[in-house]
Amino acid sequence: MTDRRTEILTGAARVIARQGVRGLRVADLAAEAGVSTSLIYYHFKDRAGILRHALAFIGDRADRYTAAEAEAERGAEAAGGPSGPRQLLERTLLLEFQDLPEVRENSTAWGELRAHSVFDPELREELAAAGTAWAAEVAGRLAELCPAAPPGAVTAAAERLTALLEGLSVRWLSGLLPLTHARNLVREAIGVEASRLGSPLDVN
Amino acid sequence: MTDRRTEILTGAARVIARQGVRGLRVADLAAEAGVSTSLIYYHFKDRAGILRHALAFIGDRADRYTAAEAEAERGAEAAGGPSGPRQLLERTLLLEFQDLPEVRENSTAWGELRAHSVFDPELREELAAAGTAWAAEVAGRLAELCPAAPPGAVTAAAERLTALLEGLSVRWLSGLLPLTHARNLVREAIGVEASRLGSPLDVN
DNA sequence: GTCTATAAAGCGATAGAC
DNA sequence: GTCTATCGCTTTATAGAC
Repeated sequence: MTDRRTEILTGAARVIARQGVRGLRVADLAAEAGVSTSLIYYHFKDRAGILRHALAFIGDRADRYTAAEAEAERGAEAAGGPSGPRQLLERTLLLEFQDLPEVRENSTAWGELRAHSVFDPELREELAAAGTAWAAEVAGRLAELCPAAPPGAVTAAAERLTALLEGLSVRWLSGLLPLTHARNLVREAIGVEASRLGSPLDVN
Repeated sequence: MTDRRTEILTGAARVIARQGVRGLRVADLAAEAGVSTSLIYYHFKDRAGILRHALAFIGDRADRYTAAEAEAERGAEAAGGPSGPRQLLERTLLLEFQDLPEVRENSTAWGELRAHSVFDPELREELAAAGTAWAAEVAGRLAELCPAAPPGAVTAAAERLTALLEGLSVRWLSGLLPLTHARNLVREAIGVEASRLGSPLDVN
C-alpha cells in the first residue's frame, strides 16, 4: 500500500490533475513522488506504462469512493435518515461534484483521460468499461425510482444523465460554472428525467 | 482571407483536431500550412500566441456555421418545409453532430480547447463568452417553443442541454458513442425538457 | 514577409555504481 | 531497488540573409 509503486502512482494522479495527461513530465512525477526518474522507468518501463497504470489506479480509486459512498448511504438509511431512491440517485450523481482535494483531483484526472481518449485509442477500452458500469449503476437506481418505466427509456435517461455529468464536470473544473450551480442543474435534471419516466414520487 | 495568417490558423485548426492542443508542434503546423516555423513566430510571437489566435479563429468559424444554418433554416421555412420552433431548436443543437470533415474538425478542436482550459486559465475568457452566447441562443429558441415557461427555468434547461451536448460530443468523437445514438439522445433530451417546460406542442 | 540555419532548452530513456 | 550522471533526440525560439 505504501510501497514505492503506489507512491509513484499517487503522485501521477496528482501531477495529471495539475498538468493534464500530456503535461505529465517524468521529471515532475519523480519530484512529486520523491524518487529518481530512473526508478520510475524501473517500475513502469516507459511513459506509456506510467499512463496505463495511472489510469487503472485512478479508475480503481473512483470505484472505491463510489463503494464507500454506497456504504455510507446504507448506514444513513439504517439510521432513519431521509433515504429514498431519489436521494440515493442524487448522491450517486453528485459524488464527483465535491470540493474536496481528493475528489477534485480524481475528477480532474479522469476527465483528462476522457478528453485525451479522443486522440489516443489505447485509452478507450478502459474508459468504455468504466463508462458502461457507471451508466448501468445509474440506470439501476433510476429503475428503482420509476418502476413502471420501460427499460429502454431508463437506459436512455441514464445515458443522458451521465453525459450531462461529464459536460458539467468540465465546466466546473475549468471554473466556468460554480459548484453549487452545477449541483443544482444535476438535481433538476434528475427531476426532469424522473418526471418523464413517471416517477411515483413526482410532482415537484 | 487567403493571407498567410489565415492559412496558418486554418492549418492550426487541422493540427489541433488531429493531435490535440498539447500535441500541436510548431514544426507540424509549419508543414501543414506550407510555411517555415519562423514565419509562424513572426506572425504569432510564440506558441501561446498561436493557441490564442487559433481558439478565436475556431470559435468564429463555428459562429459562421451556426449563422449559415440559421439562414438555411429560414429559407426552408419560407419554402413551406416543416419548420416549427421545435425543428429549429433541434437543428441548432444537432449542428455539431454531423460526420462532415469540416464540422468534425471544428468540433474536435473546440472540444480540445474546452478540455485544455481546465489546465490553462488563459483560454477561459474566450470560452466563457462563446459558451454564454451559445446558451443564450438555445434559451431563446426554447422560450419560443415554450412561451409560458418562466425565464429562469428556460435558462436552466438551456444550460443542461448545452452541457449534455458537450458531454455527448466527447463520447462521439472518442468513438464511444455512435453518431445516430448521440443524435437520438439529444432529440429526446429536447423532448424531455420541453415537456417539463410545458411546450404546447408536447404529448410525444 | 519569408526563408535557412542554429542556438538553447526540454525531455525521454539508459548506463553503471551501490 | 534505488540513485547519480549523462546521452541523444525533440521542440521552442532566435539570428541574420534575402
